[in-house]
Amino acid sequence: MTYYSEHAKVWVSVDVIIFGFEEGKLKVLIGRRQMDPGRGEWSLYGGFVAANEGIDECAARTLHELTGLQNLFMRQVGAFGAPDRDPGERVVSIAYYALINVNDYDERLRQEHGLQWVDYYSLPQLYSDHNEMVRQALRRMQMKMRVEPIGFRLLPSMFTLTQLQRLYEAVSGQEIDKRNFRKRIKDMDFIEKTDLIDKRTSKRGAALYRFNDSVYKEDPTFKL
Amino acid sequence: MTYYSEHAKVWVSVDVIIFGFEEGKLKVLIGRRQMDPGRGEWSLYGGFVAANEGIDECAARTLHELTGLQNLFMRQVGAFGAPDRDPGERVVSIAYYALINVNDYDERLRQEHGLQWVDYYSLPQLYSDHNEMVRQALRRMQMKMRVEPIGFRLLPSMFTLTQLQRLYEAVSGQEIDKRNFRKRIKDMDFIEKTDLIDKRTSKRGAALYRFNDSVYKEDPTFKL
DNA sequence: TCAAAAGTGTTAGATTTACACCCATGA
DNA sequence: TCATGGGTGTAAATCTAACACTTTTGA
Repeated sequence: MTYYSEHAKVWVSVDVIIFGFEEGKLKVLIGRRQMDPGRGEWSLYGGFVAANEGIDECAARTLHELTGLQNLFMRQVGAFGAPDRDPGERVVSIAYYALINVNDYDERLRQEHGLQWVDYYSLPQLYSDHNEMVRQALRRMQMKMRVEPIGFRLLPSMFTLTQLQRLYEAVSGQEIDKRNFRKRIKDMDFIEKTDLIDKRTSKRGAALYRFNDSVYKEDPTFKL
Repeated sequence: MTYYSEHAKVWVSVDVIIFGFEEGKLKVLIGRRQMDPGRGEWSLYGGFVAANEGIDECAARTLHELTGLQNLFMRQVGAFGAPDRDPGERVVSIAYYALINVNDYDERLRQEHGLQWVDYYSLPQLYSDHNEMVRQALRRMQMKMRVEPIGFRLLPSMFTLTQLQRLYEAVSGQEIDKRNFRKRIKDMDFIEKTDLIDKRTSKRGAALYRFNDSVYKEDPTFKL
């Protein structure tokens, strides 16, 4: 049990970038840091990796603690380990991003943790290197979204094509042609039209669609 | 100095996946592990992150220690932190990949470290989760190679178009049409034809090309 | 009746892919 | 002289991008 004892040990933590989509905007969940150093600064939510806990496990636990939700889409962004990144101690932190449907998120839990949804493009300065983590997380998500149908994770289980388009526009940061977008979506068998109509956003009403994961798994190709 | 003292500390190490290109094949530099646990197993080269050392710094140092070379192309792959990934202790490891030109690598240093170039497709079982690290590193490199001209880092400063094509084929794992490939290369102003001829691989001789980084920087777009 | 969002096809241009022969040279 | 790797262009097919009007309905 003393194989590596001549080497230094450090703290390892996990920080999660939680993306949401609301009012046509891409949002990030941030809060005021509750511990020293940096108490009171805007910050991502995070936690320390326990002695016998895997880092993915730790990220999943942190995420669950925060949202009460399980099986969220989550991916590692990378490790951040500049020697002075944390003003208090030497901490190497591993960033993860996760996608949640804002409506699934219990408002009470959000308030209990003192968290807020902030527009990606209006983020304040965050603790330590958290702004950089968020930037890199978005880049990862953008890449992933081109090749895997993960956008649905940010939407209710039923959604309109306009909502979906706004989502892709918000994430990619560029406008998409409506007709071209709908053409591409209609080629994807795993996006199914339901016979329900959403009347909330227009008088005419828009058809509601649903992502069918088992159809996707039969032919898991995706290209937007 | 005791902000996080209730949390566990762990060892953090860095493992480097060093890619090379030789005889038309993509190679990885591996060696026999020199310490317990796992002494004698095939392994990536790595090292522990020191108390006041950034992780990128640590990777660069490890790489320099190993090759004697500086300013190599190097990128992080990600953090690996399953609780039992190291059979001896709890170690979170951060994988990096680097590209080197095999000819720049001092043969003596290689032997001193007991390292060998092994074809990517013939890798033996490696220590711990190192095989997975290598797989992920290759995927990263493949992605990167589509959008940035980093392949040159694996070649001598002058190379023939056939060599370059073989390189891209080896990395991507698929054949490329010769004429289409050369067409695309000739659209890139930063790949310059020299007036030298390489006669080593054919009687006729092949024109030698060179990557011109300052031309690239003027218009840094790349798409293979 | 009109404002507001939903819904729908076509065409030109750009990009990608497939494909086969001549060239130069040393052995 | 011939075997070997170097070098070159065109045409079909596919993909991408641009673009404007009609429909429905609640207020």
